[in-house]
Formats: sequence, C-alpha cells, structure tokens
Amino acid sequence: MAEPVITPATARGEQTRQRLLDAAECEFGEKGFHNASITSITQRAGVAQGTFYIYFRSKEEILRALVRQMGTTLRRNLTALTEGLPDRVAVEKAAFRHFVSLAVEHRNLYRILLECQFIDPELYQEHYQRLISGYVPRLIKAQQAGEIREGNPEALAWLLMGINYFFGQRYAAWEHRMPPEEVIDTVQAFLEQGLRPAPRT
Amino acid sequence: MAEPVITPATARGEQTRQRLLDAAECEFGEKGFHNASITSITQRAGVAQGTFYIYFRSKEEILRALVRQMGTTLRRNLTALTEGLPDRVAVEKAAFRHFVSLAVEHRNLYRILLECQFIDPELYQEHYQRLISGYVPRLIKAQQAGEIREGNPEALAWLLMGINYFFGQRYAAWEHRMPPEEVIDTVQAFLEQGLRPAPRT
Amino acid sequence: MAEPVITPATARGEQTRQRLLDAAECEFGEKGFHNASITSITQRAGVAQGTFYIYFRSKEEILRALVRQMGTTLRRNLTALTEGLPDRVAVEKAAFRHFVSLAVEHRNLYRILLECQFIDPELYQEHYQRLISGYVPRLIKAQQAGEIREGNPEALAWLLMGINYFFGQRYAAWEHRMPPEEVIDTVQAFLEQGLRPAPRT
Amino acid sequence: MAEPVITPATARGEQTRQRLLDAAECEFGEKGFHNASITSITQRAGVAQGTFYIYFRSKEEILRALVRQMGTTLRRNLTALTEGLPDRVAVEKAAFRHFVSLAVEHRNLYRILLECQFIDPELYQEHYQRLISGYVPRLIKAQQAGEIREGNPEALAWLLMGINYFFGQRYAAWEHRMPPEEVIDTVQAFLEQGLRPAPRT
DNA sequence: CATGAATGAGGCTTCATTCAT
DNA sequence: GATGAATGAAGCCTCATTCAT
Repeated sequence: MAEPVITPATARGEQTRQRLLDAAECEFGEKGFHNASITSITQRAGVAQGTFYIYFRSKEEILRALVRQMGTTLRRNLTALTEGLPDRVAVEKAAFRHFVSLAVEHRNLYRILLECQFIDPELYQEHYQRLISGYVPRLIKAQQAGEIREGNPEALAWLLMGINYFFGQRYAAWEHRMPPEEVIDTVQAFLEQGLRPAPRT
Repeated sequence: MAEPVITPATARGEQTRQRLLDAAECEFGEKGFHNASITSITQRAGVAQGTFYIYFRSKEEILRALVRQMGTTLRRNLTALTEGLPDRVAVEKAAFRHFVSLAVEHRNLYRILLECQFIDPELYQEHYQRLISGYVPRLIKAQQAGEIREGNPEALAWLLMGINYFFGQRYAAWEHRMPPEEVIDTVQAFLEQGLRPAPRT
Repeated sequence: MAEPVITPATARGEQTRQRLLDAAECEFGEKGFHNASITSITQRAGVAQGTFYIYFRSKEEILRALVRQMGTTLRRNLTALTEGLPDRVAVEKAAFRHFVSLAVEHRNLYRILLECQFIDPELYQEHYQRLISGYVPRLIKAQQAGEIREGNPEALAWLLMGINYFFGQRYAAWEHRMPPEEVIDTVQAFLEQGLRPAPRT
Repeated sequence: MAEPVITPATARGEQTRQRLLDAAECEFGEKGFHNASITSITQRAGVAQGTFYIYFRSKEEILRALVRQMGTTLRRNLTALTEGLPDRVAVEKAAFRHFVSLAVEHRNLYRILLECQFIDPELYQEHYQRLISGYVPRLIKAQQAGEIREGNPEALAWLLMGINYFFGQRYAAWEHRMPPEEVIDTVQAFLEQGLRPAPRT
C-alpha cells in the first residue's frame, strides 16, 4: 500500500527505478542497512540524490521493495522444484541444496533478508508467514499420502526452514561458497530419516 | 583484547558497571542496537553520560561484553544438561526445550545475539564457533558409542543448532512465549528419528 | 514587471493559467506559503509539474499574481461601497462590516495577503500604499466637508485600516465566521464617536 | 510542557542557552524564520551546531521560547504603565505611544511575533488571548467607573490592540523609527473621543 | 570516580526549477 | 502547449565521543 511514490510512466522511469533497486541490493548487501547511504546508492545507480525520492519514499521503503521482490522469486523457485520428484522427502532433500545454493548465489539479497528482521520486523514476519502458508498445505498432503511422518505440520515446516536458514546463513554470509558434499549428504540423510513415517514396532 | 577500560577497583565501581550492563541489555533488547542511545542507557542506569566511557570504550564494546557474558552462561547451562540423561538423543531432545525456554526467558539477550551478526560479525561467529567446538567432540563420542547416526559431525551440530535457533527466534522474538507442547513433541520426535543410527538394511 | 512568462494566446492556455491560480489559492491558504509545494499545486490543477513554469516564473510570482488580483478586487469593492451613503462616517462603519465579511468569505486570499508580508514585503507595502492612496484623498475631502474630525489624514487612514485588519485576522483566520452583532455594534459606535468632528467647547 | 531538552544545571549551561536565544532573535528578526538557519544561529552564538539541540528541540521550539519570553515582558511593561495615570483613557493613550515605541526598539522581536502567526498559530493566539485576558477586566472596571464608553469589552480590547498592532507593524517593521508627533496626536485624539462615554442626548 | 556540557561529522530528506521529448 | 523525469543545493537533526571541572 502506498508503495511507490510514483509509478513510472515512461520506460526511462522504469529503468531508473530498477537501477536504484540493483544499486541498493549491492549497497545493503555489502555494507549492511545502517552503513549504507542513499548518497552511495544513487552514485552506484548513476543518478542524482533527489532522484531516489521520486521512486522510494525512504531508505526503509526500498528495503521493503527488495525483500518483497525476493520473496516472490523465492516462492516461485521453490514451488517449481516440486515437479518431477517422486515424494515429499525427495522434495525436501532437493530443496535444502537448492535453497542454500540460491542463498550463496544471491548472498546480498539473503543478507538483506536476515538483517531486515531488525529494521522492519513485520516485513520479516510477513515473509516467513507467506512461506509457511505455502508450505503447510503441502506437508499435510504428504502426511495424508503417508510420505512423511505425523506431527504438527507447522512445527515440521518451521523445523525444515530453520535448517535451511541456518545453513544459508553460514554458507552464504560467512563462507561465500557451497558446503562440501559430505555436509549436504549428512543433512539429507538426516532429513530422510527424520521425515520418513515412523517404523511400526 | 581491548577489554574494559578500567577494571573497577571499588565495589561502587563494580556496581556502576553492572548497572550499565543491565541498562544496555534492556535498551538494546527493546530498541535494537542502532536505535539504542548511550544517553538512554546512562539514564536508565542513573549515571551521567560521561560515566559510560569509564567502563566501556564504545557502544560496540558493551555489546561485546553482553554477548560474551551470555555465551559463557549458555554454554555452562547446556553442558549441565548432559548430566543424568541416558544418551545423546535424550540430551538433544532436552536441549531443544531448554534452549527455547532460555531464549524466551531472556529474550532481550537473545535478540542482542541475533542482531550482533550485523554489527560485529566476528563476535557472532566466535560465539557459534565456541558452541561448535564444545558440541562436535560430544557428537563424535556419541557416534562412537553408537548412540547416534553416522555423518559429518559438524554438519549435525549445525543442523541441530539451526533448529534451536529458528524456534528460539520465533518464540522469543516474535511470540514472547513457549511453543505449545504439540510443537515441542513434533520436533523432539523428529530429532529422535533423525538422530538414531540408521536401521540395518 | 516580470509578469507572466507567456500571455496565454489560446483559450485552453487561459484556462490552465486560471486553474493554477485557483489551485495556488487553496494550497497557499491551507498550508501557508512555505509548506505549499508546486507539485501539490499542479496536482490540484490537474496538470504536470513542468506546466507551472509556462505560466509563472516562480513560486513567488504566482503569489504576486494572487495578491495583486485580490488587491484590485478589494479596492473596487470598497470604492463601490461609498455610493448611496450619506457621509464618511457612514461609509467607514459600512466598510468595517464589509471588509470583515469579505475576509471571512475569502479567507484563503486574506491569509495569503497577511503572510506575503514575510515573503515579499515590497508587494505587501505596495498593497497598503495603494489602499492608502485611494483612502487619504477621500478622508481629506470629508474633513473639508466637516464630516469627520481634523488630524493627520494618513494617520486616520492607517488607524481605520488597523482596526479592519485586526478584526479580519481574528474572524477570518482564527474563527472562520463573522463576529457577533454586538461586537460589530461596539466597533461601529467607537468609529462614530472617534471620527465625528470634536464638539465645540 | 516538555519545553527545554535539558534544564541547564550549570551557570555555563545557562549562559549558552541565553546566547542561543539572543542569536536566534537577531537571525529570525533579520532573515525571517524560514530563511534563518540553525547553522547561522549557532555561529552567531559561537557554539557548535549540535549544541543547539541540547537546549532546544527544534527551530520551532526556540521560536516559542522567544515569543513566550517576549509576551511576559510585554505584559509586565504594559501593566506597569497604568500606575500614576488618572483614568483609562489616559492609560490607552499612553499605551499607544509606549507600545509603538517598544516595537520600534525591539523590532526583531516584534517581527518574530508577527511572523509566528504563520509558523505556530496556536502560539500566536495564545499570546493574544493572554493579552486579552489581562485587558478585558481592566476595561470592564473602567466602564463601571464611567471612565470609558459602554459596549462589548472584548471588542474594545481587540480594537485597541488592532490600532497598536498596525502602527507597530508599520513603524517597527517598515520604517524603523517612531511615527511623527502629529500622527501620534491624531491617534490619541481619536482614542480620546472614541473611548469617552457617549454624551447624553 | 563522576559529571554533563560541548563537539561536529554525517545522514536523510525536500523541493523549486530545468529540460528533453 | 504539455509532460514528467531528473537535478542538486541546502537544511535539519542525531548521537557517539571528548574533556574540563
């Protein structure tokens, strides 16, 4: 609501807006939100300071635009994964690798997501609530199909996201590279066993 | 390195230092690091602005003092848990509940820990590296004893911490209360199966 | 001097210019000169930002246009009053009510007049000098006719204008309604006595 | 309420605050509120920019402090006038000269008062309401004593203030000198007749 | 040990005005 | 005539830190 100050009417305007977004992604990713400056963002984008405020109301607002845009892309990406995989366990195993890989590749964006928790908590929660809303129904369906274990589906979703999150944080924000295969294997094996329906006794 | 500017000699000095730490815990916890102000911290502590710099070199330094103090307490706490429990799986299950409970109870401190990632990344990594160093040998021992499954022990440690972290974040920072028992049960069942040695095929 | 940038040649142009004037009257009246923005004026007028500068050289210039237009109207109005009234005292009494009434009705314009004192003092003084120039000869004539008391005519004019001004300010800018009849009566009685030639002693 | 950011605890602090007030009086008086800059005020006062905000929350707040201080002084001054004068008519005649003289002498302050109408209307109204509250009872008393004419006392007060105001504006803000004696005489004669009880018919 | 006034760099934001289309 | 994106100077304000007392 009340998102852009203006909705660019011309192609030139749209291009400028996108340049600012790209510049902000770098700036925030490299320096963090509080050390980032509008001046630097506009310099990177090659426009004057005032131009920023034609497209975004404030520093916070461009952050929101970035996070929302990223959220949409991420959800689309993860949904696409499902296709072609035999069952939910396979999906989760693939999703782990995929998610970490995305985070590493777009580590500026991932860092921004992590940090936005302290700048606009509602935005952050909105992001995870949306993820959850897409996630839970799929888990329920998988439970009904006997593909994964019983239990509170939201807890399961949160748990899986926590694992992804924490590996994403480590490998995207700290190490800037993918984890060794051995690590991925261990996590996937853990997921396999943890998710499979409990064996009859 | 670069520890306190003075090591308080008198009891009065020690008390002032502690008051500042307590005040900072509230201030940082409530407002976040960047919105917290030294002025406000000293007001809460009931001392003059200048007094702050007798005990801490900078705003970052009091953050470090808080995080380190918390880390020590946490590790001691978690270690104590081990005692009296039959095996590693039981420990991890207990640790989950315990950790989330600690986070909820001391949510200001927990928030500070989360946020310090963006203020002093080395401090944050130091914290988790210390946790890991204590963690990994225990997991190896448990693997050797056949209590838990094979696999890269650091990956397992990271995975377990990720789960704890993410539930801590949700319930301490967002909801300010413990998760329902059903959620705890689901997570613990997941840990149980995920950690148990793989069944022979 | 430095009048409109263009004198509109087409009817469409004339209409745009008038729309801008109307919009500016509202904008200045409601927000005051410094909080008014060209952007907002053009939005109210339903034209693009750049269009403003086709008709007015600057923000100050549209103010001048408004004040001058209002001055002309006001002088014409007050002159018209004279007709049909028996003597100067009657005119002044009528003028008081009329002036306050005009101010209340067009309070945006009146507010602009008051404020322009701090934006373009020469414009403000010009306005009052013109009023005075029309006023003084009439007062002199009235003195010669024995309708009103002796004394420096400019001082009398200023005094009468001060009364009108101050009631205009109060009732137009603050209260947004006409003063109660009792107030008008008191002022008119005061004018009556104050203006009448001094009784012989 | 919530006036100063700090109440200076030391004499040095009090002195700095007063220096800022003096500097602001010049700056506002010479340039007007909107063209005045905090930077310039602090330079005049010989302190750093940040020092300003130790004593005043904002540019508006120092304006309020100036206007309130002036209001207090003015009311005290005008009250003092009453003493030693035979009746209300004499007081008003003296007050006219006195008021204009004060305005001319402190024209920076007077200009600030006039302008504050457009910056903080409530402050402006507060000023005049306080003047009125002091004024009206005195007029009522004078009416009861038969010193001045009947009529709505608030209207009389407003009328008298309007005359003073308008002459103050002209001679303080425009001409920077006292009006010629002839002008004063004319106004005083007008007040004399206008105020005296109406002759019996 | 403690005080609290002073510093000053640095950032965000606004907006009148210009100009290419 | 009209558009609307772009400009960039200018100003307010914050706050960690210093220092004389």
